[in-house]
Amino acid sequence: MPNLIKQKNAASKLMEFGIVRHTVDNMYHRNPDQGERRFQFQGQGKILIALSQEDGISQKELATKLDLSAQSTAEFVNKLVSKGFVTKEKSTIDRRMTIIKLTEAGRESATKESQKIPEFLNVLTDEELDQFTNILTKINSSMYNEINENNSNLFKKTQKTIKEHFRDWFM
Amino acid sequence: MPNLIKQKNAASKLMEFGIVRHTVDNMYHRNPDQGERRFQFQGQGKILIALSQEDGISQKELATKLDLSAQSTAEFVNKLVSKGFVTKEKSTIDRRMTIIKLTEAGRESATKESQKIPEFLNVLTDEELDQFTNILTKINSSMYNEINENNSNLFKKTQKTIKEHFRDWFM
DNA sequence: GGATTTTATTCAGGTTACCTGACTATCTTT
DNA sequence: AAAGATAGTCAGGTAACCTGAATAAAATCC
Repeated sequence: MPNLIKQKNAASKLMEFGIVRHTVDNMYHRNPDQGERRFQFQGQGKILIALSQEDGISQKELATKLDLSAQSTAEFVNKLVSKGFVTKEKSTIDRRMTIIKLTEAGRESATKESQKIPEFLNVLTDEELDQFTNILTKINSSMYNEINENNSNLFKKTQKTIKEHFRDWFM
Repeated sequence: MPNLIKQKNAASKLMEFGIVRHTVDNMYHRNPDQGERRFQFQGQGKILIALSQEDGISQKELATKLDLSAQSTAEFVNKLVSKGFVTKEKSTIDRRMTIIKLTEAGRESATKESQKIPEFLNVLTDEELDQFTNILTKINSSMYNEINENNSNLFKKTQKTIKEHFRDWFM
């Protein structure tokens, strides 16, 4: 049973981290001229990321992969189409399906967004980076367990997405 | 200059952490019967937290404190009123102002939400908890710098909120 | 092989967290 | 008292989601 005080310390720092990070995100969000917005794994960004892993899949597959409703997926895809980041075309094999493909601009945006290293990691020493990585690995697997206990289907999807997402991360 | 590989490792774990945590949050969000939703420092929750630190302040003060527009603040307050978590009353000193107060239910909800320790911290040893706390402290101050460079006013507000928020954390 | 069911997508409408603009009521300053 | 500044409201908008109902195409059933 770990020390409760230490747990509370860590918990408060972690919550602070969440709040401050959120603040920083909003800051960039509100000043899009200065820096770019940070990557967030949601909405249109989610679609872009999924497509950069596996391009030319159907809307349904996207929805399943990302655990989104078909309707939300359609919405995000349509927004990306008007931004010129993806294209939609009817499948010739099964004309119910719509195949979504990244455009050049979309691909660029996806890779640029997802492979960014947050600046704040610059303040950590090599030793701290290792510690941080180890700790996060433990925390992440604990959360995976939590997901798995609750909804093993969601667990599988999440793991798959993460695995695919980080497959290209190094190289 | 820290090792780039180590940075990438840490960055990917951190991004994974964000994604998985988001997944867990949504999981609880979609099954509100099972567990409670996790704390998030936004919207109505933000108001509740601020009030639990300083009850009976005006809507304007809330907005300033939380760096929200007056209109958003009004919206959240009204939603909380209909949930019976806060009350609104016209100030007698300055009848332009509306004083917002927590009800018993509101206070309960606020403290319950904010003082929760995430389960995943249970998997860390005492040593890891210390390491994690140190690392997060460094990261947080780095982000404060980033905020300060961009918008020193926002920086002050954020620091103040955080300070007040965590003042009661260890009671 | 025509009727039924399933599947992929769309449309309409709803929620929460935000925002900006325009307007009212009240207080302060000149 | 007139002009200005403040606190708050109303209307309307965006992004990320969701559910329900409708449509079109494919698959399955008898």
